[in-house]
Amino acid sequence: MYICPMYSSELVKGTLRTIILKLLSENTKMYGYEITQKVKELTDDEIQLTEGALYPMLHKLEAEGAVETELVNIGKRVRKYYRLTNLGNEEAKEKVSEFLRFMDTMKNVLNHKNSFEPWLS
Amino acid sequence: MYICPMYSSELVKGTLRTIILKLLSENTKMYGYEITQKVKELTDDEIQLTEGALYPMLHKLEAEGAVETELVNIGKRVRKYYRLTNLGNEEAKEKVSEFLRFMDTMKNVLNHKNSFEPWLS
DNA sequence: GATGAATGCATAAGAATATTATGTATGGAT
DNA sequence: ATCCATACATAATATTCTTATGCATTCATC
Repeated sequence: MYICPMYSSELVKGTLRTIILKLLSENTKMYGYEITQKVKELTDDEIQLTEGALYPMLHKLEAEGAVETELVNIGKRVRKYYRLTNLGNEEAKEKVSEFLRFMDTMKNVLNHKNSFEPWLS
Repeated sequence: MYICPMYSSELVKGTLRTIILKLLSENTKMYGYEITQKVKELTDDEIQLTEGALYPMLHKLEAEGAVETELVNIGKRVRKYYRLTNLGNEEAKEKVSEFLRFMDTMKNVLNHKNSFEPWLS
């Protein structure tokens, strides 16, 4: 988990909660490690969640009532599954919608017409 | 400057540096207050930079050599203009390009095909 | 000519969130 | 036997932001 990420970390900041909620909204239940792997897969290794950020956020979501947990024994190991509550499902919709809107807004700043930007394809 | 922003603040986090560099890359020189107003204008009031975040970031960019400053007297007030150095101009391109790439990556996570999302248009 | 809003800078205390580092343990492959 | 992947967790630290505050000028308006 200590591999250099493709993006400077500051960009990924603030999106962790949204990412988790979104993934849980389409998978009924997931466990922490599974989430990290799914994000790696979906982003072609460009976003790699760190455990030190992921687990505290999952615990926080649980404390807030956005997710519920279920412990499952896998051999001698205990796997902790998370699933969205109704509250969490509502928040997932809001967060995703808000992020997409935010991206549109940012385009107005970064794609601004009054400049020549050869790096924008 | 203490007006409730449209976006939950965590999303805007991590984009301040990119926003400043981008605006300076198309305006030759700008001062702090002008940047806040330009962002408000470009985002239709949806992103409102706070002074407590803006000024420290400008000072940091200067300390890093990404921007240079020029003090200009306006009546009895002193206005502090910032302009990009060559280094800052390079970073501006990188940051904008990186952010656009990041948005594409996030779409793969948030727009993921395996779900029904009526709120996406 | 007083008063408030806008302009314009700055910093400090605290909160939030991430990185980095570490710890523990199981399971599979070489 | 050793290494890597799986799987959880927490603590110290760093970064970055919010909130609050301070100072001062300029302009409108009452």
